[in-house]
Amino acid sequence: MAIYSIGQLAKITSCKIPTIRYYEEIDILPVAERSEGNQRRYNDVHLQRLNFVRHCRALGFSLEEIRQLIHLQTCQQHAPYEAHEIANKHLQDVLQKITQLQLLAAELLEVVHCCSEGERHKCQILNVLNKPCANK
Amino acid sequence: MAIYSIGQLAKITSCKIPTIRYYEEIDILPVAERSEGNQRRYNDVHLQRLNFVRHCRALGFSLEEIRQLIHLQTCQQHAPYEAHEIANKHLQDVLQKITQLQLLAAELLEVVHCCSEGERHKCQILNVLNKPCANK
DNA sequence: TATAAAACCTCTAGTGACTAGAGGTTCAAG
DNA sequence: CTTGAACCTCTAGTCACTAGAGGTTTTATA
Repeated sequence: MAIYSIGQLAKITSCKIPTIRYYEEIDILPVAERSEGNQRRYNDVHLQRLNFVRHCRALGFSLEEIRQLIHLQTCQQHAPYEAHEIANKHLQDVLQKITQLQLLAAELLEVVHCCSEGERHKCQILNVLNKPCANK
Repeated sequence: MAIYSIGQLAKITSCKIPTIRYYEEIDILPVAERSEGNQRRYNDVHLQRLNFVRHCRALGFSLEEIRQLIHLQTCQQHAPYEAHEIANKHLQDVLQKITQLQLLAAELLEVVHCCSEGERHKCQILNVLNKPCANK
């Protein structure tokens, strides 16, 4: 089984070194073995876990959600249902965010278009954004 | 012109009271007048600005970006071309954000649907998340 | 007009998810 | 054996708030 220094692990996973140490500190990564001189030594279990965490983070899961998913990994019993629930809830959040941003993009597009017609002095960007939030 | 206490302003804008004070502290809101007894008194200028800020925040702009947009407003009469450029850049940012979120949603959808066919006991959700990040 | 309760004030500290820097130690190549 | 890269711990900073303590002002009612 391969053994990695923190720098090697960082390179493989594209995760910064302080972030790896931070994950260990908050029990997202299992505590690493140490060398004679007290430097961290990782194995493939750490590598797999870190890939999992970074993938989840890239998908926008919070570390708390990731902690739940990790827990579900280790106790397989009812894991799929709950994991499905977490992922589905997150998906709904993302879809909602997309809808909101599309509304804004439409607004901005209108503004930019109107401004490019040679009437930039009438730019309405702030007026458009002045009204209260549409959603919620 | 109407005058509001911080509590009234909070209610109208659905913005929490400490957040309003925070915005004043970091110069996102103009400093409020004070009553005899040192309590903040707001007017419609503050109301308008706060609505603007909350709208932008709801749409994912950072406070720094909002600061720029505010600056853009006061500048636009004097530098319409520059203002247009800034507005357009913001539009591009938003479009890019939408693209990223759509990629993310597609992947989440895949994750969620891997076990939606009534066979959740075979759910691959946790395995799917083990592979390294797809994008970047 | 007195009082009580609601609303306000400032200040400090905490959140999540890192990131940066100081100052010191260990490892590996030549 | 030396030197420089990589590592160590610890503290503090980032963003955008949020919570709580402890005290003051405003306002509604008796």
